[in-house]
Amino acid sequence: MSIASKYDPAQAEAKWYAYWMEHKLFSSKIDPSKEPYTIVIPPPNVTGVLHMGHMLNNTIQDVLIRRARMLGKNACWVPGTDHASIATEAKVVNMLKEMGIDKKSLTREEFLKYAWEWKEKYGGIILEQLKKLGASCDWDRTAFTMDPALSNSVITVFVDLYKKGKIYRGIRMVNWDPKGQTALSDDEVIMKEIASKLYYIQYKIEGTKDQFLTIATTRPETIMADVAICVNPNDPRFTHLKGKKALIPLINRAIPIIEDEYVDMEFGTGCLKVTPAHDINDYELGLKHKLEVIDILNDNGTLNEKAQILVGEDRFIARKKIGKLLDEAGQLEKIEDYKSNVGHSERTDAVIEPKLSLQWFLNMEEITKPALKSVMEDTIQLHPSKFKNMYRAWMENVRDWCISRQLWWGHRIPAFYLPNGEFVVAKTAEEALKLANEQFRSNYTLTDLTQDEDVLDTWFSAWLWPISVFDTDVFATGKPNEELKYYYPTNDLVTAPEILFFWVARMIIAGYEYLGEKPFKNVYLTGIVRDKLGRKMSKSLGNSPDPLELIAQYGADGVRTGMLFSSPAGNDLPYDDKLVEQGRNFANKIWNAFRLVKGWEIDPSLDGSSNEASIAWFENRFNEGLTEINEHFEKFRISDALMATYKLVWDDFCSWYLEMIKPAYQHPIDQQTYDKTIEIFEGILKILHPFMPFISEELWHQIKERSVEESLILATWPKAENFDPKIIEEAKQVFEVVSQVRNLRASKGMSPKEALDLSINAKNPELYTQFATVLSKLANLSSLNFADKVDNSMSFVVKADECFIPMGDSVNIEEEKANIQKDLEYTRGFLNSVLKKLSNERFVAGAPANVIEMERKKQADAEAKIKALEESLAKLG
RNA sequence: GGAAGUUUAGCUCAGCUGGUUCAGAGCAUCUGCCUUACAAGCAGAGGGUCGGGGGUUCGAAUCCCUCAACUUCCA
Repeated sequence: MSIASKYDPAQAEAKWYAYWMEHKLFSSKIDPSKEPYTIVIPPPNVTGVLHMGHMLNNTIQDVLIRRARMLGKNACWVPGTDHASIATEAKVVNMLKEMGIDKKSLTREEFLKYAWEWKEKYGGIILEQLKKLGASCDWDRTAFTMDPALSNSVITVFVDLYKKGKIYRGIRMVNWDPKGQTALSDDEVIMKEIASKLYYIQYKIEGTKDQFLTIATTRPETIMADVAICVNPNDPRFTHLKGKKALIPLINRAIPIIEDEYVDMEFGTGCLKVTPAHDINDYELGLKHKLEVIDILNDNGTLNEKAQILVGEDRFIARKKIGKLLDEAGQLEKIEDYKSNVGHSERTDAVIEPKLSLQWFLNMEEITKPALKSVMEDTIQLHPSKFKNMYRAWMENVRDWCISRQLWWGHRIPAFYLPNGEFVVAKTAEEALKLANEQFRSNYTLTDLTQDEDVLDTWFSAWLWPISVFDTDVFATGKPNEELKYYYPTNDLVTAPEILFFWVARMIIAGYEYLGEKPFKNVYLTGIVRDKLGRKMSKSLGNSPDPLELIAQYGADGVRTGMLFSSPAGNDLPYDDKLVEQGRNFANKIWNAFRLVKGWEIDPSLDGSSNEASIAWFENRFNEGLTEINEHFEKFRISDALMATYKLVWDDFCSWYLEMIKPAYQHPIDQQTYDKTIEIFEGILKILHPFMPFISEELWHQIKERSVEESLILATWPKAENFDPKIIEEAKQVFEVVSQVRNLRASKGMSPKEALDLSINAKNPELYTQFATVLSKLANLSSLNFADKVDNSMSFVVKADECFIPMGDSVNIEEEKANIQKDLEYTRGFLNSVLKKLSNERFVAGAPANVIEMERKKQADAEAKIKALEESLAKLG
């Protein structure tokens, strides 16, 4: 026998992944005779490389899909990638910069050519990496959010929603990213607490020589955009200023002093500068008081000529300079340290500038309603359910969705502007022209039309994903094709809570809007993979291991199980190499269990009846374990399902069962036991497969030669048969005796090689005789007898059975007595607590019958044990 | 500032509707073993007044109140 004692994953992984691919075993075709089970992958960004989060997320998906496949379902896992507008455009812009090309010097078409080249080159990397993990996606279905057909459906949906009046164009205060030079949705803004300064600035009251009012602001560079000063009408400090005007320092522009209860009298000085162009609250206030809007910032965050001073300076430089200017002018009262929450771009990390601009919006008011309802009523279940609260909070307070982005990479907005200042929305320029000429009774030609320069928010395509991977025409036709009818709604979605609103909620919205049906039944929300210090793993911190390196080192199976050992749904995963090491060790354990079995020689003439009890025990235990595992899966407790599998395989199968039936060294095994053991091993491999697809498939084929159709990936998940708890209970008792003998040896410093005689004063000797050979083997006994008393022996009690091991003169009677005494005292104390309960009338009257029954049994057990212990004590004299 | 969640062994977490799965699991730790499947292993062992305080109850890790700490979401 020349199987290596250590499992080498690399070879098996390459071999079996290629095998599965070659024979198209991940492929799913419509089959009405089978129940579909569908997962759509959360499409990773084309800019992405595999990180630890992907590993966790995709391992979970693969576990689910592989188990579903074995359950006989038509398992379909659709892979793909997302075009990621901002991130990809930023990557391409950087690449061009390195090539010495400025994006501004390119036309849109030229830029897109570079972008597509970039995408073709790098966009598929992450999917290749997923294969290393073992992901059993139907790769023939690989989709990309900017594929022509998918793009077409995005545009169709835009036009449709526009026609329904749900999409509109409007001036709004948006989150402007001056670095990315685009508007962002609220969700793409990350609030961070920043140490800043509060500037106290004095504004002269118009028409006076020395009267001032003081405002406090964190943004002194915006004073040139002020259009009013606002005070609270209830504030007695400012009643004398009513109707007057103030002069903006440095530029001396007069602005009215207005009153509004909105102003917090406690904060700052009680005077608020109103700058509608650069603050969302001021903007609202401006609307209310019909104030003008002065925008002093350029799109790139520099000051424009409306600022009059510091024109061309960056907003942050201007802030510093204006502080100095105000100080020199004697109008800076003081500067205080201040902590404020400042929005940052999720993508570029630039400080967000509230900016008024013309953008496209989707009205969310009506369209979100069915989506909220379905989650609240558990039509769609979130796992863990605690996310329902968050979901509701968002959906009930959702604001209109800003869907335009000032970028080139993405789906260009199908709005066409006309020379008359109007615009039309249509799928193509030709249609737009027709529409325009009808609507405005004109004779425009194509050259008169100018298409909107902007693209749509990436999520505006991703929200169609569970539909458009199957059917890109349904948005136009309203008639689902066969694929969509069969695979939709999908079953489970596995993703991160971070994108619950970005993506999950919007997919649900789109599902109901276009198909009147949920996009998936379950949403499994994973946690974030963190390092030992609790920090999120990130490239910039350099605290993340390289996933491919990990796979190379520990094997894909080891990494997969390692990722799942400690990651209940919704919980963060504190990553530690120890986890994947444990996974690797587990694979090795299975490998060696196989080596053992494979190494046996079979002697058909041998009688295997002494192993029957062991086999019967394991079969019952297997079904018990399997029942438990199935329950965990059904509740999406993947970690627990893995742990139950781990213990069943390692503890019950390897540590107990194999040791029980293992023939002595270089002795053959009987045919019956061997066959049963192989059968059991096959069951083990089946339940391991979703977690550890590679090693399980490898051993499956090493057991015997099998055809493609007989591959483990296609095998049937074992049926959980009924089991007899009594058999499991009895075996436990025998195991306990084994443990006690071993324990006794260890505590006396005896070698395990030293065989011992064991006598049991058993209520039911049959229980032990059926496992007689097992007991002898595992506890290393020279004999097993039944007797109610053995002189000069050490003893212990299991349940109510006394066990004796004669030790001749070496027995320390006093020590033995002390041990028994200790046990006795504990049991008596326990009995007392039980009796106390049972003698309490209110307990007996109030507790349910089964609880009382239980207490009575406790009493009986304790009494029996006490009796046995007392007898032991008495025998010692 | 508003809301939710978390707090159980050194670490990561189970413990469903109050009563034998009630104090658990894995890892880590300690002790003894290179016992021919596996030292990536085997056999044993020790570790927690279930965040603090109060209450309800015959009975609380579990229900209620309160305080504290941490996390997340929203502003």
